[in-house]
Amino acid sequence: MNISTKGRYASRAMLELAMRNSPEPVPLKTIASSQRISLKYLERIMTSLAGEGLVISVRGKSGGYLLARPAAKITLDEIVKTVEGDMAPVSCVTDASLCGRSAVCVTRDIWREVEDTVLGVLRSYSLAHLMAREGFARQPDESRDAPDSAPALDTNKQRGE
Amino acid sequence: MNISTKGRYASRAMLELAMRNSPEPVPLKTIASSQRISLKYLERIMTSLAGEGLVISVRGKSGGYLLARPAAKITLDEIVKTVEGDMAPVSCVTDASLCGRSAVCVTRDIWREVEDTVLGVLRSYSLAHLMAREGFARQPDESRDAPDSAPALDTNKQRGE
DNA sequence: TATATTCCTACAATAATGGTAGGATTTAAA
DNA sequence: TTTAAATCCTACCATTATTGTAGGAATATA
Repeated sequence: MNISTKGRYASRAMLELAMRNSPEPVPLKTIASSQRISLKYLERIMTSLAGEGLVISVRGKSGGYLLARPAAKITLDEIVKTVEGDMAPVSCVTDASLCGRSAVCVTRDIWREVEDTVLGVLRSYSLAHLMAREGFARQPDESRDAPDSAPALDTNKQRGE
Repeated sequence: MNISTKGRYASRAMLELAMRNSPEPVPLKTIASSQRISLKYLERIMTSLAGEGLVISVRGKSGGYLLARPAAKITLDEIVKTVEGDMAPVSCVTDASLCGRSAVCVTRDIWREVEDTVLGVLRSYSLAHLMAREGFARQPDESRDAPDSAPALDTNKQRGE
Protein backbone atom coordinates (compact mmCIF):
# COMPACT_ATOMS: atom_id res chain seq x y z
CA MET A 1 0.00 0.00 0.00
CA ASN A 2 1.74 3.04 -1.15
CA ILE A 3 1.14 6.44 -2.59
CA SER A 4 4.41 7.37 -4.20
CA THR A 5 6.23 10.66 -4.09
CA LYS A 6 4.58 11.55 -7.36
CA GLY A 7 1.16 11.61 -5.78
CA ARG A 8 2.39 13.42 -2.72
CA TYR A 9 4.47 15.99 -4.58
CA ALA A 10 1.64 16.60 -7.01
CA SER A 11 -0.79 17.18 -4.16
CA ARG A 12 1.52 19.52 -2.35
CA ALA A 13 2.39 21.44 -5.48
CA MET A 14 -1.25 21.84 -6.37
CA LEU A 15 -2.06 22.98 -2.87
CA GLU A 16 0.66 25.58 -3.05
CA LEU A 17 -0.64 26.77 -6.39
CA ALA A 18 -4.09 27.07 -4.86
CA MET A 19 -2.84 28.95 -1.83
CA ARG A 20 -0.84 31.42 -3.86
CA ASN A 21 -3.93 32.14 -5.89
CA SER A 22 -1.80 34.15 -8.28
CA PRO A 23 -3.26 35.77 -11.40
CA GLU A 24 0.17 35.37 -13.00
CA PRO A 25 1.57 31.92 -13.81
CA VAL A 26 3.72 30.59 -10.97
CA PRO A 27 7.04 29.16 -12.17
CA LEU A 28 7.95 25.71 -10.91
CA LYS A 29 11.24 27.01 -9.61
CA THR A 30 9.27 28.77 -6.90
CA ILE A 31 7.21 25.76 -5.93
CA ALA A 32 10.12 23.34 -6.17
CA SER A 33 12.19 25.37 -3.78
CA SER A 34 9.46 26.08 -1.28
CA GLN A 35 8.30 22.45 -1.29
CA ARG A 36 11.85 21.13 -1.52
CA ILE A 37 11.14 19.04 -4.55
CA SER A 38 13.61 18.51 -7.37
CA LEU A 39 12.73 20.94 -10.14
CA LYS A 40 13.28 18.43 -12.89
CA TYR A 41 11.14 15.84 -11.21
CA LEU A 42 8.41 18.35 -10.55
CA GLU A 43 8.46 19.40 -14.18
CA ARG A 44 7.51 15.92 -15.25
CA ILE A 45 4.80 15.71 -12.66
CA MET A 46 3.26 19.03 -13.63
CA THR A 47 3.41 18.20 -17.31
CA SER A 48 1.15 15.25 -16.75
CA LEU A 49 -1.22 17.32 -14.63
CA ALA A 50 -1.34 19.85 -17.46
CA GLY A 51 -2.05 17.05 -19.90
CA GLU A 52 -5.01 16.04 -17.80
CA GLY A 53 -6.31 19.59 -17.78
CA LEU A 54 -5.88 20.22 -14.07
CA VAL A 55 -3.44 23.07 -14.58
CA ILE A 56 -2.64 25.43 -17.40
CA SER A 57 0.97 25.79 -18.40
CA VAL A 58 2.38 28.99 -19.81
CA ARG A 59 5.65 28.56 -21.64
CA GLY A 60 8.44 30.99 -22.11
CA LYS A 61 9.80 33.73 -19.94
CA SER A 62 7.53 34.74 -17.07
CA GLY A 63 5.62 31.57 -17.72
CA GLY A 64 4.59 28.99 -15.18
CA TYR A 65 1.49 27.20 -14.03
CA LEU A 66 -2.04 28.16 -13.08
CA LEU A 67 -4.86 26.08 -11.72
CA ALA A 68 -7.21 25.28 -14.55
CA ARG A 69 -10.24 25.51 -12.26
CA PRO A 70 -11.15 27.05 -8.91
CA ALA A 71 -9.58 25.22 -6.00
CA ALA A 72 -12.99 23.99 -4.88
CA LYS A 73 -13.42 22.23 -8.21
CA ILE A 74 -10.22 20.19 -8.09
CA THR A 75 -10.24 17.08 -5.96
CA LEU A 76 -7.40 14.94 -4.73
CA ASP A 77 -8.48 11.84 -6.59
CA GLU A 78 -8.00 13.65 -9.89
CA ILE A 79 -4.52 14.71 -8.94
CA VAL A 80 -3.43 11.39 -7.55
CA LYS A 81 -4.94 9.30 -10.31
CA THR A 82 -3.29 11.45 -12.94
CA VAL A 83 0.23 11.04 -11.63
CA GLU A 84 -0.01 7.58 -10.07
CA GLY A 85 -1.92 5.98 -12.89
CA ASP A 86 -3.97 2.96 -12.04
CA MET A 87 -5.04 3.06 -8.41
CA ALA A 88 -6.21 -0.54 -8.22
CA PRO A 89 -4.37 -2.32 -5.41
CA VAL A 90 -4.29 -5.45 -7.55
CA SER A 91 -3.90 -5.37 -11.30
CA CYS A 92 -6.64 -7.92 -11.96
CA VAL A 93 -9.15 -5.32 -10.77
CA THR A 94 -8.38 -3.19 -13.78
CA ASP A 95 -7.66 -5.99 -16.22
CA ALA A 96 -9.75 -9.04 -15.47
CA SER A 97 -8.05 -11.04 -18.20
CA LEU A 98 -4.88 -11.23 -16.12
CA CYS A 99 -6.37 -14.06 -14.14
CA GLY A 100 -8.65 -16.76 -15.48
CA ARG A 101 -10.69 -16.82 -12.31
CA SER A 102 -11.47 -13.10 -12.15
CA ALA A 103 -15.14 -13.66 -12.85
CA VAL A 104 -15.57 -15.86 -9.79
CA CYS A 105 -12.78 -14.49 -7.59
CA VAL A 106 -14.02 -13.48 -4.18
CA THR A 107 -10.96 -11.61 -3.02
CA ARG A 108 -10.90 -9.61 -6.23
CA ASP A 109 -14.22 -8.08 -5.22
CA ILE A 110 -12.62 -6.93 -2.01
CA TRP A 111 -9.66 -5.34 -3.74
CA ARG A 112 -12.09 -3.50 -5.97
CA GLU A 113 -13.97 -2.24 -2.95
CA VAL A 114 -10.69 -1.07 -1.45
CA GLU A 115 -9.89 0.90 -4.57
CA ASP A 116 -13.34 2.46 -4.71
CA THR A 117 -13.13 3.44 -1.08
CA VAL A 118 -9.73 5.05 -1.40
CA LEU A 119 -10.83 7.04 -4.40
CA GLY A 120 -13.95 8.03 -2.50
CA VAL A 121 -11.89 9.48 0.31
CA LEU A 122 -9.67 11.35 -2.11
CA ARG A 123 -12.61 12.61 -4.08
CA SER A 124 -14.08 14.02 -0.90
CA TYR A 125 -11.24 16.52 -0.60
CA SER A 126 -10.84 19.50 -2.86
CA LEU A 127 -7.89 21.85 -2.81
CA ALA A 128 -10.22 24.36 -1.16
CA HIS A 129 -10.70 21.97 1.74
CA LEU A 130 -7.00 21.62 2.16
CA MET A 131 -6.58 25.37 2.10
CA ALA A 132 -9.21 25.67 4.79
CA ARG A 133 -7.31 23.16 6.86
CA GLU A 134 -4.20 25.23 6.42
CA GLY A 135 -6.14 27.98 8.12
CA PHE A 136 -6.69 30.18 5.12
CA ALA A 137 -9.90 32.13 4.73
CA ARG A 138 -11.90 31.02 1.73
CA GLN A 139 -11.77 33.14 -1.35
CA PRO A 140 -14.96 35.03 -2.27
CA ASP A 141 -15.55 33.15 -5.51
CA GLU A 142 -15.53 29.79 -3.79
CA SER A 143 -17.64 30.81 -0.84
CA ARG A 144 -20.87 29.64 -2.39
CA ASP A 145 -20.22 26.04 -1.52
CA ALA A 146 -18.65 25.83 1.87
CA PRO A 147 -15.92 23.19 2.02
CA ASP A 148 -17.42 21.59 5.09
CA SER A 149 -21.05 21.79 4.06
CA ALA A 150 -21.33 18.16 3.00
CA PRO A 151 -22.48 15.36 5.31
CA ALA A 152 -19.49 14.24 7.31
CA LEU A 153 -20.04 10.52 7.07
CA ASP A 154 -20.75 10.20 3.41
CA THR A 155 -17.25 9.68 2.09
CA ASN A 156 -18.46 8.56 -1.31
CA LYS A 157 -19.80 11.96 -2.14
CA GLN A 158 -17.80 15.03 -2.77
CA ARG A 159 -17.48 17.51 -0.02
CA GLY A 160 -17.58 21.08 -1.21
CA GLU A 161 -18.39 20.30 -4.83
CA MET B 1 -1.32 1.87 -4.38
CA ASN B 2 -0.65 -1.79 -4.24
CA ILE B 3 -1.40 -4.86 -2.27
CA SER B 4 1.40 -7.23 -3.11
CA THR B 5 1.21 -10.91 -3.87
CA LYS B 6 1.97 -11.57 -0.24
CA GLY B 7 -1.30 -10.06 0.87
CA ARG B 8 -3.24 -11.70 -1.92
CA TYR B 9 -1.67 -15.12 -1.52
CA ALA B 10 -2.14 -14.97 2.23
CA SER B 11 -5.79 -14.10 1.81
CA ARG B 12 -6.43 -16.85 -0.68
CA ALA B 13 -4.55 -19.41 1.37
CA MET B 14 -6.47 -18.49 4.50
CA LEU B 15 -9.73 -18.65 2.62
CA GLU B 16 -8.89 -22.12 1.36
CA LEU B 17 -7.98 -23.20 4.87
CA ALA B 18 -11.32 -21.89 6.06
CA MET B 19 -13.25 -23.60 3.32
CA ARG B 20 -11.57 -26.94 3.88
CA ASN B 21 -12.53 -26.71 7.52
CA SER B 22 -10.37 -29.73 8.17
CA PRO B 23 -9.89 -31.11 11.68
CA GLU B 24 -6.46 -32.34 10.55
CA PRO B 25 -3.70 -29.89 9.67
CA VAL B 26 -3.66 -29.07 5.98
CA PRO B 27 -0.18 -29.25 4.43
CA LEU B 28 0.94 -26.30 2.36
CA LYS B 29 1.68 -28.57 -0.57
CA THR B 30 -2.05 -28.97 -0.98
CA ILE B 31 -2.83 -25.28 -0.82
CA ALA B 32 0.14 -24.25 -2.93
CA SER B 33 -0.90 -26.52 -5.75
CA SER B 34 -4.59 -25.72 -5.66
CA GLN B 35 -3.90 -21.99 -5.45
CA ARG B 36 -0.95 -22.20 -7.85
CA ILE B 37 1.41 -20.49 -5.47
CA SER B 38 5.07 -21.42 -5.11
CA LEU B 39 5.38 -23.71 -2.09
CA LYS B 40 8.54 -22.08 -0.82
CA TYR B 41 7.05 -18.62 -1.05
CA LEU B 42 3.87 -19.72 0.63
CA GLU B 43 5.90 -21.27 3.45
CA ARG B 44 7.34 -17.90 4.30
CA ILE B 45 3.96 -16.24 4.16
CA MET B 46 2.33 -18.81 6.40
CA THR B 47 5.18 -18.71 8.88
CA SER B 48 4.50 -15.05 9.50
CA LEU B 49 0.77 -15.68 9.83
CA ALA B 50 1.57 -18.37 12.39
CA GLY B 51 3.83 -15.94 14.22
CA GLU B 52 0.93 -13.54 14.46
CA GLY B 53 -1.31 -16.25 15.86
CA LEU B 54 -3.71 -16.40 12.95
CA VAL B 55 -2.94 -20.01 12.16
CA ILE B 56 -1.47 -22.90 14.08
CA SER B 57 1.35 -24.79 12.49
CA VAL B 58 1.93 -28.48 13.11
CA ARG B 59 5.39 -29.65 12.25
CA GLY B 60 6.56 -33.04 11.14
CA LYS B 61 4.92 -35.70 9.09
CA SER B 62 1.16 -35.29 8.62
CA GLY B 63 1.61 -31.76 9.85
CA GLY B 64 0.29 -28.62 8.24
CA TYR B 65 -1.75 -25.59 9.17
CA LEU B 66 -5.02 -24.96 10.94
CA LEU B 67 -6.92 -21.74 11.47
CA ALA B 68 -6.25 -20.54 14.97
CA ARG B 69 -9.78 -19.22 15.32
CA PRO B 70 -13.18 -19.72 13.71
CA ALA B 71 -13.39 -18.23 10.25
CA ALA B 72 -15.83 -15.61 11.47
CA LYS B 73 -13.22 -14.34 13.91
CA ILE B 74 -10.45 -13.74 11.40
CA THR B 75 -10.66 -10.58 9.35
CA LEU B 76 -8.80 -9.57 6.24
CA ASP B 77 -7.08 -6.63 7.85
CA GLU B 78 -5.27 -8.96 10.24
CA ILE B 79 -4.09 -11.15 7.40
CA VAL B 80 -3.01 -8.34 5.13
CA LYS B 81 -1.35 -6.28 7.85
CA THR B 82 0.62 -9.29 9.02
CA VAL B 83 2.17 -10.08 5.68
CA GLU B 84 2.34 -6.62 4.15
CA GLY B 85 3.61 -4.86 7.23
CA ASP B 86 2.89 -1.17 7.50
CA MET B 87 -0.24 -0.28 5.55
CA ALA B 88 0.28 3.46 5.63
CA PRO B 89 0.31 4.79 2.07
CA VAL B 90 2.99 7.28 3.10
CA SER B 91 5.68 6.48 5.62
CA CYS B 92 5.34 9.76 7.52
CA VAL B 93 1.93 8.57 8.69
CA THR B 94 3.57 5.87 10.75
CA ASP B 95 6.74 7.74 11.61
CA ALA B 96 6.09 11.44 11.96
CA SER B 97 9.76 12.17 12.54
CA LEU B 98 10.51 11.44 8.89
CA CYS B 99 9.33 14.90 7.99
CA GLY B 100 9.79 18.02 10.04
CA ARG B 101 6.41 19.36 9.05
CA SER B 102 4.37 16.32 10.03
CA ALA B 103 2.67 18.13 12.87
CA VAL B 104 1.24 20.76 10.56
CA CYS B 105 1.05 18.80 7.33
CA VAL B 106 -2.38 18.90 5.78
CA THR B 107 -1.89 16.20 3.20
CA ARG B 108 -0.51 13.84 5.82
CA ASP B 109 -3.91 13.91 7.51
CA ILE B 110 -5.45 12.74 4.27
CA TRP B 111 -3.02 9.87 3.84
CA ARG B 112 -3.83 8.80 7.35
CA GLU B 113 -7.53 8.86 6.58
CA VAL B 114 -6.86 6.77 3.49
CA GLU B 115 -5.06 4.17 5.57
CA ASP B 116 -7.80 4.08 8.18
CA THR B 117 -10.42 3.68 5.51
CA VAL B 118 -8.65 0.84 3.77
CA LEU B 119 -8.16 -1.01 7.03
CA GLY B 120 -11.81 -0.39 7.83
CA VAL B 121 -12.89 -2.08 4.63
CA LEU B 122 -10.60 -5.02 5.24
CA ARG B 123 -11.71 -5.32 8.83
CA SER B 124 -15.28 -5.53 7.68
CA TYR B 125 -14.62 -8.86 5.98
CA SER B 126 -14.03 -12.09 7.86
CA LEU B 127 -13.09 -15.36 6.25
CA ALA B 128 -16.64 -16.47 6.95
CA HIS B 129 -17.94 -13.65 4.76
CA LEU B 130 -15.69 -14.71 1.96
CA MET B 131 -16.83 -18.29 2.32
CA ALA B 132 -20.42 -17.13 2.11
CA ARG B 133 -19.57 -15.26 -1.05
CA GLU B 134 -18.09 -18.43 -2.46
CA GLY B 135 -21.55 -19.89 -2.03
CA PHE B 136 -20.76 -22.14 0.87
CA ALA B 137 -23.31 -22.75 3.57
CA ARG B 138 -22.23 -21.43 6.91
CA GLN B 139 -20.90 -23.88 9.43
CA PRO B 140 -23.09 -24.47 12.51
CA ASP B 141 -20.62 -22.97 14.97
CA GLU B 142 -20.45 -19.68 13.13
CA SER B 143 -24.15 -19.39 12.38
CA ARG B 144 -24.90 -17.33 15.45
CA ASP B 145 -23.86 -14.07 13.83
CA ALA B 146 -24.80 -14.07 10.22
CA PRO B 147 -22.03 -12.69 8.01
CA ASP B 148 -24.35 -10.21 6.39
CA SER B 149 -26.15 -9.12 9.53
CA ALA B 150 -24.22 -5.89 9.94
CA PRO B 151 -25.41 -2.56 8.52
CA ALA B 152 -24.32 -2.43 4.94
CA LEU B 153 -23.02 1.13 4.95
CA ASP B 154 -21.01 1.03 8.13
CA THR B 155 -17.68 -0.09 6.79
CA ASN B 156 -15.80 0.84 9.91
CA LYS B 157 -17.47 -1.83 11.99
CA GLN B 158 -16.89 -5.49 11.67
CA ARG B 159 -19.41 -7.48 9.78
CA GLY B 160 -20.07 -10.88 11.30
CA GLU B 161 -17.98 -11.43 14.43
C1' DT C 1 19.05 38.97 -28.45
C1' DA C 2 19.29 37.20 -23.89
C1' DT C 3 16.84 34.90 -20.54
C1' DA C 4 13.51 32.31 -18.18
C1' DT C 5 10.56 29.18 -18.56
C1' DT C 6 8.09 24.61 -20.08
C1' DC C 7 8.67 20.34 -22.67
C1' DC C 8 10.86 15.97 -24.06
C1' DT C 9 13.63 11.83 -23.84
C1' DA C 10 17.12 8.96 -22.21
C1' DC C 11 19.69 7.22 -18.53
C1' DA C 12 20.74 5.51 -13.78
C1' DA C 13 20.91 4.57 -8.79
C1' DT C 14 18.24 2.56 -5.25
C1' DA C 15 14.64 -0.02 -3.19
C1' DA C 16 10.87 -3.24 -3.34
C1' DT C 17 8.83 -7.27 -5.16
C1' DG C 18 8.55 -11.96 -5.95
C1' DG C 19 10.48 -15.36 -5.78
C1' DT C 20 14.45 -19.69 -5.63
C1' DA C 21 17.87 -22.71 -3.28
C1' DG C 22 19.39 -25.53 0.10
C1' DG C 23 19.15 -27.26 3.82
C1' DA C 24 17.94 -27.97 9.26
C1' DT C 25 14.49 -29.47 12.28
C1' DT C 26 10.53 -31.90 13.78
C1' DT C 27 7.41 -35.65 14.05
C1' DA C 28 4.20 -39.24 12.51
C1' DA C 29 3.97 -43.44 10.28
C1' DA C 30 6.00 -47.67 8.34
C1' DT D 1 14.40 -47.39 14.32
C1' DT D 2 14.19 -45.71 9.98
C1' DT D 3 11.96 -43.10 6.52
C1' DA D 4 9.33 -39.67 4.76
C1' DA D 5 6.67 -35.58 4.98
C1' DA D 6 6.13 -31.63 6.67
C1' DT D 7 7.50 -26.83 8.82
C1' DC D 8 11.26 -23.56 9.69
C1' DC D 9 15.27 -20.70 8.58
C1' DT D 10 18.48 -17.92 6.00
C1' DA D 11 20.73 -16.41 2.15
C1' DC D 12 20.63 -15.18 -2.42
C1' DC D 13 18.92 -13.26 -6.86
C1' DA D 14 16.32 -11.63 -11.00
C1' DT D 15 13.02 -8.35 -12.27
C1' DT D 16 10.44 -4.30 -11.80
C1' DA D 17 9.14 0.11 -9.82
C1' DT D 18 10.55 4.20 -7.78
C1' DT D 19 12.90 8.38 -7.71
C1' DG D 20 15.21 10.84 -9.51
C1' DT D 21 19.34 13.25 -12.86
C1' DA D 22 21.09 15.08 -17.28
C1' DG D 23 20.96 17.53 -21.23
C1' DG D 24 19.04 19.84 -24.14
C1' DA D 25 14.94 21.59 -27.47
C1' DA D 26 11.12 24.66 -27.90
C1' DT D 27 8.79 28.81 -26.61
C1' DA D 28 7.87 33.33 -25.41
C1' DT D 29 8.86 37.57 -22.77
C1' DA D 30 11.63 41.44 -21.51
